Amino acid sequence: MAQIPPGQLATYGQIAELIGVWGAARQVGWALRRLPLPSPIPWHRVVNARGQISFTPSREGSDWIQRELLLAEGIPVDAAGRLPLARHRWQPR
DNA sequence: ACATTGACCTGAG
DNA sequence: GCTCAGGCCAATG
Repeated sequence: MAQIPPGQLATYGQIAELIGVWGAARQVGWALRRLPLPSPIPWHRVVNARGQISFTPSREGSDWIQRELLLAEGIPVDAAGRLPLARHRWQPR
């Protein structure tokens, strides 16, 4: 995830595929859940395949922090957490 | 050892 | 756009 350039987005499935484990998207989510909050890695550039932030009570507000961080990078996010994934999709190489 | 639970994905209607 | 069903795999009870 540290390779994701600023202003670009990746999906959970994309990360899983990148590390060679197809279908491990949930474990990517698990890994993010146990991250310390502030973290040196750009966890906020990871969203789900539907192009929106994954809101859930178990995050206890970190989802809203994510929204702010994305806005700070110039990515528009509406109140529902939806964002233009198609335009900011990161192409790994 | 079994069952449930997720910051999820894909494909078929 | 939408819902539904099936899959994935680590952690937790």
